[in-house]
Amino acid sequence: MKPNRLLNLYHLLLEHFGPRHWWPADSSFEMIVGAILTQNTAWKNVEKAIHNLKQLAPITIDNLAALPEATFKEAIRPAGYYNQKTKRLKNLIAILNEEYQGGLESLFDLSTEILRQRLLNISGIGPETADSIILYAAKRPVFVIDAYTVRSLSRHELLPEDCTYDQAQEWIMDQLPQDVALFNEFHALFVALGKEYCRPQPKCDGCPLEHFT
DNA sequence: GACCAGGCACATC
DNA sequence: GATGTGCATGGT
Repeated sequence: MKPNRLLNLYHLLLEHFGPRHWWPADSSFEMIVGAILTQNTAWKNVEKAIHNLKQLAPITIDNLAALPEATFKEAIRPAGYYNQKTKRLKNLIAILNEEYQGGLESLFDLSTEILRQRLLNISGIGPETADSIILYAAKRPVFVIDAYTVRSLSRHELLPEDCTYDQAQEWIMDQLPQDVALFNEFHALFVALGKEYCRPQPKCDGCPLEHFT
């Protein structure tokens, strides 16, 4: 594949869907909360959970830390897996308070590589959540892979269906300029493509990449 | 009623 | 290292 073919695909998607304006959040910390809440969950349900939290108090580390567990669970209930996600968020907040002076500054001061390692070591944060945080909150050029990305690319025979997260990430990042704005928009466009045209069933119908070669 | 959603941890082989 | 399972609500 020529270096610019993937960029062509990007422009095709951008033209079709327009800018996605990701990530929708009022702060870096709110973005991180959303990243954990949206694990294997429709964003629509996450919006309800975020809304519920905002009714209780502005979404800050201190405010969430102060919320009783039962109250917290009830608020994020619409996002599903609420027991697990409560545990994950409370754990993350505890780590920020105990090891990072209760903020994101010292964490985000780390080099991209160290930052990624630290995030992956936190229980409840896997590769996609870690990379989402690095790209959309810390604003470093790391490409976020998700089920839509792999499904879209494999359906167009650009990647094998069973390729791993790291393989897909390396394949994409090797072909693109390491640019935060580009990675931001491109990932969001893959999600838009996947939602509308690349669902498990029925397969591609009217897909904007139908004639992509 | 089945299937899916902007995953991850953990058990078992 | 690969494969399977639990987690849970809400929309189509």
